[in-house]
Amino acid sequence: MSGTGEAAPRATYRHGDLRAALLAAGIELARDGGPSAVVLREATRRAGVSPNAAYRHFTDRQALLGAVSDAAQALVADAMEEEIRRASRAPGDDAAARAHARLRAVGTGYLRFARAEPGLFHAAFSVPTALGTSDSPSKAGSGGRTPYQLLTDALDALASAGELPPDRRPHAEFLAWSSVHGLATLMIDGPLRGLPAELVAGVEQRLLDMVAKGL
Amino acid sequence: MSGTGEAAPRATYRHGDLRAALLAAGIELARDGGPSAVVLREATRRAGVSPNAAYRHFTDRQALLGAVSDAAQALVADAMEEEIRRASRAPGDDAAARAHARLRAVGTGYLRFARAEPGLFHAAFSVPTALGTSDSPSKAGSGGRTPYQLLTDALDALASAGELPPDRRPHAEFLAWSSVHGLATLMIDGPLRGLPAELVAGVEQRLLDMVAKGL
DNA sequence: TAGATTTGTGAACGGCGTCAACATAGCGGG
DNA sequence: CCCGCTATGTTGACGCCGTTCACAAATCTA
Repeated sequence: MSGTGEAAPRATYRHGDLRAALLAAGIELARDGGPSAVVLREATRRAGVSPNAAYRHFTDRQALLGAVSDAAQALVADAMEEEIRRASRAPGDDAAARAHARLRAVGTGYLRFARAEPGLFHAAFSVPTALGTSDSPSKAGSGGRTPYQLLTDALDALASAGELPPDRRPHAEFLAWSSVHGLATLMIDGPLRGLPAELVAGVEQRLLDMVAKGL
Repeated sequence: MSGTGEAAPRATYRHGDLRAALLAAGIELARDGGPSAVVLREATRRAGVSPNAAYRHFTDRQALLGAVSDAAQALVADAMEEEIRRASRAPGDDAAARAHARLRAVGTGYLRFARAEPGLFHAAFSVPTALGTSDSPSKAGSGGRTPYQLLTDALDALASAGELPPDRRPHAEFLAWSSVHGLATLMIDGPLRGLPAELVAGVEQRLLDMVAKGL
């Protein structure tokens, strides 16, 4: 029954790059609808292929979701790096100020992405993956670094600049990450969802202040 | 438990209190499995009733999930209040120290509950509800206060004790909540899931330190 | 060129949420 | 005391989902 009805029928029996097509469809589904909207059958439908074809490229729906999650994390990394670039264009004060600006940029990028792409953000970080895989290249943005690595780098720089005592450096990423991640999730699908837009920026700034001051 | 026949057919045509039975089943399902495990058909099965009977008491699966979420928040409130009691049993230093201990207890209760009941925790706060309903009595614990109210109270006390400058009091709940909530979610179903047990307590303490210091 | 391997298809199964039509229990009013 | 009304539960069906199995076509390789 394939062919006439749905999307344009393929010329060849083989698809060409079905895996990539399914992943792209999955990303699109996650973009509007979050992880639960990543539906195998719909992804295959968009790729113009029968439902079972997906199983030649992903063992599971879960596996597809994992690939979507990785891709979403790469986009988060891109957002962070863009924010870092923006921050570093500012006139260079001393090293300490620059280190603080960089950490803040990391957080800002994270929050900006969550606001701009709530579905993808949710897909990126609510799919269970071990911390050990946080450095996996599949999660890296175009700069080659993952979100977790960008955070770690920023904290290292902060420590190097003497703005973070060495005894407080270990696991500092957990503290910073938690705060920013919590705000992001509360704002996009938690009880803070309806927060008036003019409050959002202020709360975000204050949160980043709190982290910088309390770390 | 009056006549809780799981598979046993009911004696009477009427169930008695089906709404409560469905809610109880839903809570149990959420407890092991999180919100996505709250399945209408399974809840009715456990109540010994046909699937559609649920629609006499909940308009939707979503409505049942909402009720489960409220119940879970009430349990969070209980965990917080217990921690507050524990903290207030300590010899009373000055008012400032007691205010700090109380805020810390609120956070500790939240984190303890998340660790002890990850499924219910997830159900409590990842079901979208507006901030305006955070004071709804359906979310209150046995002490009559919701988690959000307990946090607000603790921050008020901190401000009264002069430990939080008045200009930083507004919206401070968002900052504190975000940090603790973020750590909880990252630890129970995020990338921090596998965190070694001996690290957990330390990270939690440091996070609470950070909040107290940075607020 | 023939056989092996990869990749996509078709049909089917059980589970889900939900709707529509029906049936009974138990109440209040005549 | 009966009668009908409403609240509550049942049966059956629909369309969606993920997943499995057996099969067919395309491509690779020997």
